[in-house]
Amino acid sequence: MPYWLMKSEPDELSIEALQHMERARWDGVRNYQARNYLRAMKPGDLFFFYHSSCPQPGIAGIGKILTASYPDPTALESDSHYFDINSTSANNRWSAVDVGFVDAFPAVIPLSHLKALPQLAELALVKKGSRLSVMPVSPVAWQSILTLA
DNA sequence: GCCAACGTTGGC
DNA sequence: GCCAACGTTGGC
Repeated sequence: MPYWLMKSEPDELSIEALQHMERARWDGVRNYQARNYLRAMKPGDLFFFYHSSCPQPGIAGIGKILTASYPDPTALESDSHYFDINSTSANNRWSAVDVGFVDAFPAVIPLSHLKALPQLAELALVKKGSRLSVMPVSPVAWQSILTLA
């Protein structure tokens, strides 16, 4: 069972907000590499929920993938921030998945702690200049991050 | 708000 | 197919 990490700005969706929702649609991904990872996800996969662009960037908890990927409806909504003029219902370039809540950590694991873990050296999150918002996490990396939670 | 680093676009 | 210009990401 693959593990993942996905970034969200808590103003848009936080782990606390997800906790009170039946499910949420993870949409708005507009990067091909990240999209391809969405397409590789399977129901039941777990992911670390990362809070980005906020006062305390870091991993805030765990979520679960509930659906296989499907065409991202926001790409077709002309009033959406994520509207893509090059996508049509017949040929939507972008994908979304539905996610559910699993766990909220007592405290956010700060990015600085993640960077200090040698087991995470290959994780895109901690690589200089990387902006990837959806990425795979190896089982070893998953376990070592859990020890920080 | 700054800015380094990156991905995408489009002229040639 | 190259690459300059541009827009975006995201930590600080």
